[in-house]
Amino acid sequence: MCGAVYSFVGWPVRDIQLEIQLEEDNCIQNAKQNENLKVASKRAIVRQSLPDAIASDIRERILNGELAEGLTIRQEALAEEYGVSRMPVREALKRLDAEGLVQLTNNLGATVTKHSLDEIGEIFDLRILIEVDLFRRAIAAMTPAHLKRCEEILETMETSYDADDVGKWGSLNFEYHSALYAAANRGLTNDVLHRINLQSDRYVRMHLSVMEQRDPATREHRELLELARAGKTEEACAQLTQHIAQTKTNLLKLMVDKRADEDCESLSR
Amino acid sequence: MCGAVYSFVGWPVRDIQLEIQLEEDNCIQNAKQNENLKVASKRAIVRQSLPDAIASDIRERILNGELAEGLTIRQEALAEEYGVSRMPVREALKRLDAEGLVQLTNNLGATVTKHSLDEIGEIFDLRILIEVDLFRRAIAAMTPAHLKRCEEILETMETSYDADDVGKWGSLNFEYHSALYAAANRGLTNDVLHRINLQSDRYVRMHLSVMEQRDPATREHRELLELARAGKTEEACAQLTQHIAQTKTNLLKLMVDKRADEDCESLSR
DNA sequence: CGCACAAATCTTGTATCCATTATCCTTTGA
DNA sequence: TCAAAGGATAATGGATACAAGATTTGTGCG
Repeated sequence: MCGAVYSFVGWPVRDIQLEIQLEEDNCIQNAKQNENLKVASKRAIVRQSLPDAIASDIRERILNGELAEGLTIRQEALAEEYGVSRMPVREALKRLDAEGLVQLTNNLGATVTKHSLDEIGEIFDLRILIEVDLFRRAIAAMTPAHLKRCEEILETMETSYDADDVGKWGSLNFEYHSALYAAANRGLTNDVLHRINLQSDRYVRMHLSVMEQRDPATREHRELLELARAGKTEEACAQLTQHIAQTKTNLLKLMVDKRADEDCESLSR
Repeated sequence: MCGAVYSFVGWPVRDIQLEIQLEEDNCIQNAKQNENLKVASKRAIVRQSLPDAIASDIRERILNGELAEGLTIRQEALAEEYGVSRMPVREALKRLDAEGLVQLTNNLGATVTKHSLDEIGEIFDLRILIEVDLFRRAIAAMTPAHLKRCEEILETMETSYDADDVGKWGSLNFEYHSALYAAANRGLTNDVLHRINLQSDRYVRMHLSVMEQRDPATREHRELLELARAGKTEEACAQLTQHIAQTKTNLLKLMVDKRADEDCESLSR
């Protein structure tokens, strides 16, 4: 991927998810003129700032695994790739640092954060803690509208199942979970959860990409919805706990092997 | 990790405080610089970057209430106050935005975050959720060393009780809670907790400053330690829940009044 | 008198330039 | 031959300059 032109797209204020269109391009122009690509959004569109656009793209590249753990990131290299000066890249990295995806050291630049296995476990334990609490609060307050929205996302997930786009699947997965808890009406908690998910996402993607089938997860997702619909709070929470814990177990198993391989490599190197 | 490094350390070569003090009157106390000497432990001194120094100071000013909720922050004004260019200030604001203390909007600059009463409630519910979990994990693993450290902090809190420095008290409070959970050995969770505490801190300070006596809180703190020492896990957790919930209740009561007053003012204005 | 449009001003955003710092490599001395 | 010191190089950090967006003010027309 050589160059990237960012196009301004509308996005709801708090929604971190956004889309950047990457194209091959090498002109270093002030690309601020292609903002006319308003993508079918009639809401109050807030244009995304350049640093945010870059941050989103780098974030995606990290989650993809394109920028591997422990890799040191050179501001200038990125700046040239995106055809902008180092300044927006710096701000983007600062943001990602705050999100915990990269680590900024004083005059040494940024490295992609690498979590220990213990920390990965922690992430999932936190998810269980927070998500179950949210779910419990949500179930009592769920309306048909909430259920309907969950249904819709679920169907999207099932149909885009074959797409094998782990990135898309990951964000859909969060969106679904988030929809399950929407009735709890806890924006701030959901934000915290989002940040935490961001950390686990990249490992989940590794998991997904080697997973033969996603049926169990999909089935569990539907079960969660049905239990919620039936108002079986405790069963639903237990199921949710099990669902996340299962992912944690599988993932950690995978990561142990992966890390072991990496250690071998680095030793033999 | 990301959120862990807040206090401390100056810049050996260029003394930032000196430059700042040259800008006479506006008593911008960089308290961090003074802690320079306490490093003692290792030579692994972490030099603080200028943006971090500024971020720490602005953070303190927000928590102090010096920069009130909803206030819009002008980059240039701050830059001039600190005697630096807008660049480090921008990065500092970016950081604070990520921490949730200010909100950055596209071409509109930064405003100090204002939480709704519901959100303040959420913050405390999150604290209960996470802290109780940590405490439960910690109690089983507590060693005499852990208990000793808790004791020390507790004593510091009791002696500095009369100081009436709510800022100091707030960070000591977090430090104590953190020490209680240290045995759980969950760095990442603790970081998340730190961020969340940062949000509640400024409201807690308001609470403290109007509170006649801190005896109940201090007593509860000691009780927590004793219960943990005795290994009474469930009682300890219940006590912790009650401790935080109590703060929440008192605080919300206070905030309801405060917000009501503010609304009156803004209406009559 | 009021509303609307335009210009001026203020504030933020981006680029470029210079200073500072870390790393690497070479050189010198033991 | 190895290690330490010093210099060269490349990357980051910060400042100034300039461009773009937002708000406010002023003027003209209905």
